[in-house]
Amino acid sequence: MTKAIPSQVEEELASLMNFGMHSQRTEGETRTRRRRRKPKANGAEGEARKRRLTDAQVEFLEMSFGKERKLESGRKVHLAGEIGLDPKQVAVWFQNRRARHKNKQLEEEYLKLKSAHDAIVVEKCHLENEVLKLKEKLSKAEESIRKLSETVNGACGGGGGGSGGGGESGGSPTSSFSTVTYHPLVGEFGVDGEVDFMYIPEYYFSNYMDWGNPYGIL
DNA sequence: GTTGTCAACATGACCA
DNA sequence: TGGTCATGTTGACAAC
Repeated sequence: MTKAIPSQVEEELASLMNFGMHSQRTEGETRTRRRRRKPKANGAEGEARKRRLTDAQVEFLEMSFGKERKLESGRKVHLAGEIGLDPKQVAVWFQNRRARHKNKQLEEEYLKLKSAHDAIVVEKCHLENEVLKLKEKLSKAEESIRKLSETVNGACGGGGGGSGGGGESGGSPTSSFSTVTYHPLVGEFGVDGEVDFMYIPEYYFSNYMDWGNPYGIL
């Protein structure tokens, strides 16, 4: 079934198949369009059809390809002689084999990247869930602080506090929490100075160090 | 009949 | 300038 076509027959066939099919680029053409191959005129002959290489030939070529993917001229002739193929067939086989190899590598690389991407997406999902939980925790904490603040303010008559807006009778106590600038832990417990300093995130220092030392010299 | 595989081919780019 | 390579296409063939 997979009988190879003898080289001479193959060459004759090739010459028949290529009849009138070589590039006929005119003088002014910069690019030629790919032309369809002329249908075979000798379709009746069984040997004129394209045949697959035998298993033994393919195995031999695979072994050779495994050793070296490039094909020097001498090696090509030698290989062709070993398995009874035309050197051109060997060259074609190597070209196609390299293309298949590259496709396979690309596919494997794609699968690896896809797998990594999927893992990152899952991780992102977990982190987002974590953020939601933490936000919920923070919200509850702020709520209990707000309630505590109301209790303290109620006990003190609600007018003190010393802050500018604190004495407004119509002002909502919760409004201060909705603002970005107000920090409950600082404003409520009267340790402003120290806590203010303590709440400067570490990266602020590192950033400051970077600014102070723009050339990275320590 | 459709689809996948593969040998063969076409073509442009590159190099010695 | 010829050989080789990468890439894309074609057509034969097998499997379904």
